[in-house]
Amino acid sequence: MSRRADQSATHARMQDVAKRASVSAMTVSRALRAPDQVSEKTRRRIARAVRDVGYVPNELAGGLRAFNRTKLVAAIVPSVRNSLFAATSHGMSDALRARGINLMLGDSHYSPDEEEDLVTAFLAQRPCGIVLHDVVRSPHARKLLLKSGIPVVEVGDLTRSPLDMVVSYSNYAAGKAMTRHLVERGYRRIGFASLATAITARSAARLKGYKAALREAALTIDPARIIEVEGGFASGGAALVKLVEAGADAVFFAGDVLAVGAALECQRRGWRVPGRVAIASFDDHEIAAQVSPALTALKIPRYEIGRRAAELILERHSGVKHRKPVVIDVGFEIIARDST
Amino acid sequence: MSRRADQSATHARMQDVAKRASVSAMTVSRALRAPDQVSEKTRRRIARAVRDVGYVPNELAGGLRAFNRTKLVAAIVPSVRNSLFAATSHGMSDALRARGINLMLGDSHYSPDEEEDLVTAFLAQRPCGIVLHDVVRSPHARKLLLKSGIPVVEVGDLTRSPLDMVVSYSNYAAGKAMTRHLVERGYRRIGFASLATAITARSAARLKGYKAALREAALTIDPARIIEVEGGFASGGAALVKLVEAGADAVFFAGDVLAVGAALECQRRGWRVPGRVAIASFDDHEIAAQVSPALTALKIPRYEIGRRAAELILERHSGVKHRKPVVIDVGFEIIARDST
DNA sequence: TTCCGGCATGTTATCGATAACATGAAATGT
DNA sequence: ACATTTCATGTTATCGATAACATGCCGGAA
Repeated sequence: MSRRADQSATHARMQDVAKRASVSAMTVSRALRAPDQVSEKTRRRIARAVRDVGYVPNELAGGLRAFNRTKLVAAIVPSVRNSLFAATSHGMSDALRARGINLMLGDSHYSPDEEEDLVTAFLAQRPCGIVLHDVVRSPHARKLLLKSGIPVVEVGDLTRSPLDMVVSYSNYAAGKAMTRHLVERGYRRIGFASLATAITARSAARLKGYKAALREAALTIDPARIIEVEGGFASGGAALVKLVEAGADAVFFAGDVLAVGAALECQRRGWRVPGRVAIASFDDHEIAAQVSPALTALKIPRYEIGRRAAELILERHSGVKHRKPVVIDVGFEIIARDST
Repeated sequence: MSRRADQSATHARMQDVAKRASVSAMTVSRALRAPDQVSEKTRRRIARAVRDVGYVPNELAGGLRAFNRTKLVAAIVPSVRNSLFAATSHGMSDALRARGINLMLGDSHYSPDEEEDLVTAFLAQRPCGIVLHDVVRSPHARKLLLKSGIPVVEVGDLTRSPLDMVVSYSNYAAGKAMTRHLVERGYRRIGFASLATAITARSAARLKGYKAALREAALTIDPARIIEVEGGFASGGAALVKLVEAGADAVFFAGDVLAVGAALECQRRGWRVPGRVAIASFDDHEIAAQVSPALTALKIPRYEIGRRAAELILERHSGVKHRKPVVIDVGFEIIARDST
C-alpha cells in the first residue's frame, strides 16, 4: 500500500492523474497549462482522468515552483462593512477573474497596528499584487511592501508620492469643489461634518479642501461649524442638528452615509431641505437619490478605481515597466440634485 | 555570486536569516513557530536577523510541507455589494484573525457556473476552510468539496442535509413568522416581494413560509400580490406601488433593501404607513430604524453567523470530531416598530 | 540514404519551509 | 561515577508541481 492510505480526505495529485492516463506527471502539467504542446489524443485521455479522480491543481506547489507567488491579489480595506469599499473590490474582482486571479480581503478596522499585521500576513501568502484602500502609515509595513517587489496600488487618496502606484480621485479637490458648489448656490455659513480626521487621512484632505474653498470665497472658517463624528445614519442626523444649532445654512457631509442620515433626520423634524438647511453628500450612494429631497452628491467612480487598480497589477505582471511613480487620477463629478 | 543576484525584488529566505544569525534554517523555523524550543539567546539573535533582512515567512512553502494547506479561509458570497454578507464576513474575519487566519473572498454573482469556477479556483489554493453563503447547486462542485476533506460551512439557509456543516437561521420559519405577525396585526391582503426565487433558494424558502402562514390563517393566496424584483432601493419603491395597486394592505419585503426603498417611495407620495399600507422588512439594516416610520423588521444575527462558522472550522482543525451533520440554528427575532 | 529539426513526451533538479530523525552537550538520578 | 534523560541544535528527506534539460520518433531536405 502506498503512503496514501487515507484516500478519503485528501486531494488527488498530479501523479495520480498521470498514472491513470498512462503518462508522466509533466505531460499532465502541460496538458493543463499549455495544451498546444500535447497531442490531441493524450490531452483527451488526461482530461478524462482529471475528471475521474476529481483532480484540482495544487496552486501551493505550482506557485512555489513557478514564480513563488499565488494567484491571489491581497486587498486591505479599513472596514468591510463599508459599501464604498465593496464597490471597489467588485471592480477589482471582475477585472481579475478573467485572468484566474482571486481576492484575499483584510479589514484593518482603521488601525495602523492591524494594518501592519495584515500586510505581514498577506505578504506571507505571496500574493501577486496588493491593493491598499488607505494610506499606509506604518513605516515598517512600507518597508516590507517596497522590498517585496510585489505590485502595490494605493486607492485611498491621490498622493503624489505613492509607495508604488496610486489610482484615485483627489479628496482635497473633491472637498473643495463641493464646497465651492455650495458657495455658488449662495450659502454663507457652510458646516462640515466628517469622520475623525486623525484616523482617516482622507477626511483630513477633504477638510483642507473645504477650508481652501471658503478662504477663496473670503468666507470665515468657523471651528464651531466643523465637527467630527462616527459613521452611520444616526450619527449624521445628530451632526446635522448640532450644526444647524451652530448657525449653519448648509452642511457638507464628507463621510460615509452621514448625509442620508441627516436627510432622514430633517424628514422626522419636518425641516425643509434646502430652506432650513441645505445638505451635500460626499458619496453618491444609491440611496442618496432616493430620499426626499434627492441629495446633491459627489460621484466617485469606485468600481472604475478597482478595475484600473487590477489592470495596473496585471500590466506589471505581463512585463510592462511603468515609469514610476504611477499616479492615475480618475476624477469625480458633482451630481446636483434638490438638496442644495 | 549566488543564484540570488537580483536581491532587490525578491523576498529574503529563511536560509538568509539563518546565515545572518549563524544558525541553521531549522532553528530559525523553530524560533518562529515554537519559540520555547529555542534558547533565549539564539532566539534574540534570530529575531534581530529577521528584522534586519525584513524576513516575511513564505506560507506557500511552509503550508505545502506542513499540511498542504494555507492559512486562508475561502468565502463565497452571491454578491460583495450586499452589506448583509459583509456583516457575516466581518464576524468570520474577527474570529479567524485571532488564529492568524485570513479571508479569501469570491463573488459568484448569483450564478451557479461562476460558483463552480470559484469553488475550483479556491480549492486549488488549498484553504483550511470554506464558507458558502448560499446553497451549492453544481453537483460537480459538491463532489469536489466533499472529496477535499476541507471543513465546509454553509450559511445561506438552515438545510437539514448540509454538505458538511451549516450555521444559519431558517428562511422558511422567518418568512412564516413575519407573515404571521402581519396577520396578527389585522392585515388581510398581505403582499410579498422578493428577489427572484429561481436564483436564490433563500427567497424561495421565504415565500414558502409566507404562504404557509397565510394558509394557517385561512387567508387566500393571491398570485397578483406576489412579485419578484431586482435588488435595490428604487426597485422596492416600484414593487410597493404595484402591490398597493393590486389591493395589498400590507407588504412583506423579503429581500435586500427593498423595504427601505418602499418606505422612501411612500414618503415621496405622501402615503401614510401604516394606514395606506403597512411595510415589513426582512433584514434589519441600520437604516430601517431611521426612516419614518421606523420599519418593523426581522433581526438576523449576521455577525454571529460568521463568528460561529469560523469557530466550527477552527474546532475541526483542532481535532474535534463533530457528530455529522452539524446543523446550528442561530434563530432570528422580530423587531416590531411603527410601520406595521 | 543520411542527417537535421521539430514535435511529443520523459527525467531530474528545484522552489522554501518543515517533519522526522540524528547528534552532542549539559543536567539529572542512583 | 556512570547511565539516562533533557535540551538545543543540525541533517536529510519531502510536500506537489514545474523549469530546464534530455530523449526518441517521424518527416522532409540534401
